[in-house]
Amino acid sequence: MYDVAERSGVSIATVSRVYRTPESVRAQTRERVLEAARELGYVPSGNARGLASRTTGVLGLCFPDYADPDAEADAEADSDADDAVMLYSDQIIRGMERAARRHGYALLIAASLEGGPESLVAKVAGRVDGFAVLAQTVPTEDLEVISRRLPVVMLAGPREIDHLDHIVVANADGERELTRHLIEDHGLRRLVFVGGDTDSPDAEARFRGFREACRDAGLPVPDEPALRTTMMKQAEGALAAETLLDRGGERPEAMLFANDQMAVGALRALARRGVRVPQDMAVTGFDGIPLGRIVQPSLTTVRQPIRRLGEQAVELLVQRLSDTGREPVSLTLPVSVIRRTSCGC
Amino acid sequence: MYDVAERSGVSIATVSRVYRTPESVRAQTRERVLEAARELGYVPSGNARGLASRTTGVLGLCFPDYADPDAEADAEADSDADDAVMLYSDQIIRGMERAARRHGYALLIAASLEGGPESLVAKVAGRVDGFAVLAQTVPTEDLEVISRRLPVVMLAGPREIDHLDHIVVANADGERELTRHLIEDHGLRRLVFVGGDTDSPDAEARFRGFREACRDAGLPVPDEPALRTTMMKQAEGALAAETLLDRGGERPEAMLFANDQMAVGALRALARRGVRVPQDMAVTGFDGIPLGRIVQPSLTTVRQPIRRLGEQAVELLVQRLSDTGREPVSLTLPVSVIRRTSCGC
DNA sequence: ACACGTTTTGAAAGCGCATTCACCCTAGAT
DNA sequence: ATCTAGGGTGAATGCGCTTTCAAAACGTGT
Repeated sequence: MYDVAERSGVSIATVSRVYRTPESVRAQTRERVLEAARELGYVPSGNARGLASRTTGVLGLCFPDYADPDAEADAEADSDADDAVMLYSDQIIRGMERAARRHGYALLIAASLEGGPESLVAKVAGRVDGFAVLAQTVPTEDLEVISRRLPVVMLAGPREIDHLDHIVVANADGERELTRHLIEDHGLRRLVFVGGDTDSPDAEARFRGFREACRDAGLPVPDEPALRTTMMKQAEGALAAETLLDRGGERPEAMLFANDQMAVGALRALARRGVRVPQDMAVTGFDGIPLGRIVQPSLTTVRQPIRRLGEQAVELLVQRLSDTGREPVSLTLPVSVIRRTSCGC
Repeated sequence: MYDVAERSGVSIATVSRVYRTPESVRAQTRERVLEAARELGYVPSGNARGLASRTTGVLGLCFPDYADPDAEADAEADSDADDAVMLYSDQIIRGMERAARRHGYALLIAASLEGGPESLVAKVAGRVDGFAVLAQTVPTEDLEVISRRLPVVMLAGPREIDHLDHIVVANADGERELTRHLIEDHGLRRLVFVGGDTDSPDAEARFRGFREACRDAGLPVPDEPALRTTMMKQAEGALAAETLLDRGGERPEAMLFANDQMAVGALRALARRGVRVPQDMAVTGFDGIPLGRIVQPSLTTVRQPIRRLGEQAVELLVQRLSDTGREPVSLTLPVSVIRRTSCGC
């Protein structure tokens, strides 16, 4: 910048004005400066600009390090499927990028390796005007510290820190509606719910929705899922289905799984056992993964608006940046029941 | 930082060392500093750090503003397909993010709106250690200026500036191999190639591969594609197929399209006309889009390693950052022929 | 007790830009 | 010719950190 100033015979203040407030510089001067900048290959330093103006024009996203384990398993069988399917994080990135672009922000993304002062999280936090965090990505204590300095919005998880904005999807509502559909529209009565680990807020919320629907319909309300799995993967879903089949007592009419992966695994297990879906058994999932559309029979499920999650995150960040004092908000994004074949539709 | 220094009774230099070179600070002092930092909610400023150290730890990516037009069209018919299918840019982002993470970099992404000094491109350029550009995203003149200051790698396009690293996929090789397959393995003789606009380097390279295969097989070598379309979309592919059908002379045995979108359109048009694929007509595409797997008959095509493109981009950037003097390199990524139903396999 | 080699720490000088304040110049008004 | 407004410009300061360089603290051997 000093070079540009010298070469065009002005002060650095004028060069700065050429970029920040072009109309405040006489056209002729402006041209001289731009010409010099071109000749010298001048690229304004975002760092210096950010330092001086205390703003970066960048929003951030921290997401977990994992790739969907089942996606990897599928990929082995069919390596180019891996390139075709969007993961959770891909969709959020897409949503955030689009929304950020609309507001003139760029997007800085990083998967969190581990916590600590030198993590990528710290790098992101220091370089953005605000950022979004996927639940269980950043240690709460780090978040606590960071969120005192800049806007943070928590995505798809419990609000661990109460002064943060946060966005969740309507897990309970979705599962309740899905369950209601099975009960009222298909006349099913003996339903079982297969949940996840107790520390999965999503799975717990979905179970809650299931219970509410049972209660509303006057059916028995279970205290616990019929079964819990730890990772909610396909293999566990398959195992769960078999376990439930082998369990004594009357066979259930429907198995509701806390996510699509388990449901898909169950579909395969049931096929192996000769249990016809949906005639002998209805099966449902939750999430709306692409695989659910392809599998036979196609999977009835609840679709999460993941991309909207990203878009909303940006909106909240932008809002808060323009109104620091705003009360923390907590959004719940609506989900939609996708009726396909596996429920009997 | 000054506050942290004061609160912990040390100088700012020591605070800095705690974060940059923790082992050079006595453990006891370090603890005091970290404690104070925690209490004060201290988040190191990436800007200041970048300014002082002249490095950001961030790599960038600029990609075009468009969403795949056909993808949008498909999305109207089936809105959740849109969320399931990865676009070109999504795949590159994924590849770059993974590779960047391995090297300890975060990734800054921005779609280029327009050029000019205040564009997102300029923002990206000023905030990263190096970045990748998708062809036809950034005006060459801007790139010319920027690339004199930091490493830039050009992706999937002609190297407009000769001192840039750049990466392309083996368009010609792929099409040549695909054509050879049709000729040798399926014994086809009357092949026609449907190309794109002359200013599409990809389409031209693919046509070149087609010609090479014809020449190698001793078949007539056309100077021009049998037909050219401008946008290479499905509708144009359909139209092209019909035009070729209606054209006088002997009906071709195979239609090779410059991309998958056109090929899929052609598949539909041929079905409407009662031309059986692959019995009466072989059809091939190029790209390896997910749709090609689903369509009936499934589409034989050439798959581009898009994600690898992103990974390689990061590798080149990292290399160049550690060895500024390295000669510009030009990589060509191998592609793979995917034999599915539409060619007769 | 003293000298000497090692850590540890501090002081100070930037890094490249935005921004305030004061100044200068040009027009139009008097 | 003198004055007044304002637009256009420059000097100077500070943003928060890294990084020498030098001084202080610490340990060790004599």
